[in-house]
Amino acid sequence: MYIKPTEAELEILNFLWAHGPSTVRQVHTALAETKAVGYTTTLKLMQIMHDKGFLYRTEKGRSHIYVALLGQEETQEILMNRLIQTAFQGSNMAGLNLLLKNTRLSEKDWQELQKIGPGT
Amino acid sequence: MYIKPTEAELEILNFLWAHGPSTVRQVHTALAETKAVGYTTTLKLMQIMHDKGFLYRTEKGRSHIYVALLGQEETQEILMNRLIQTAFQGSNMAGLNLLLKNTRLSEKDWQELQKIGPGT
DNA sequence: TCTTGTATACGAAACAAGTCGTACTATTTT
DNA sequence: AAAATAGTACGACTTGTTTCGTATACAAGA
Repeated sequence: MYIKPTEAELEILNFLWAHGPSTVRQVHTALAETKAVGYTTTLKLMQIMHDKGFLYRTEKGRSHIYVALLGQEETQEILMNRLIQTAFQGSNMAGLNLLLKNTRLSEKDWQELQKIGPGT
Repeated sequence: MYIKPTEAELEILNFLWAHGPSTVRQVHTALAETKAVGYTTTLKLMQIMHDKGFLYRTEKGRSHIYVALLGQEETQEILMNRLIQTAFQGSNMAGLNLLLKNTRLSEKDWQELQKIGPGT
């Protein structure tokens, strides 16, 4: 399945992943704290995402409850893989090296990584 | 500096990074091997990238020689950081774990990673 | 009942990406 | 010189994202 959530859509997905099924109002209230945006804008975005099959929705009284159909991990994986393909010539190692270089790993995080080991 | 090369632009940048200063013809010939696209499309893209300041160009006879002004590493870093921000809540560790999980590391690659060590 | 508040739906505008056709210019070939 | 070749410039179309204004429905309170 080829999916490509835009940045605005990703913000909404992030909220839904964190908070579970929500109304447009709930999503909008959260987004509005970070950036100035109209309620109908959030509404429209969520309607479009519904059309695209990113969100499921069900009626509850006058309003709709939206649920993310895309899994967070699945989406992260798709986006990461796409970035690796387009910007790193498909080399996971290249991406890995860059991330490691930019990350100040705590002793604890490092321990975590040690557990993984080579070629599982 | 906020840059955001699109996927089509990234393909062109990848070629320029790999082959150095090139004409539109050279870039186009390479791209056309992978996907069906008209010459003027590539030309237009490169003109737009020039307008955006992604590419420098100089005249050579009738044609133009284009040079990438964005560094490959710098661009990879920006794109990776952006992805981490938008899809991983800013957590490098989350991205790192996902990449590691999806990468079958060779013994040799693993050795490489070992050298880096925690919190430099 | 009439007003107010809170929903959704829908149309449309503004902008950018990607695509290509066509026009024009200059060089090379015949 | 004329024709073919190879280049850039530019306008325009299509599609998609993001934005919001306006219309409409409905419930609850004065």
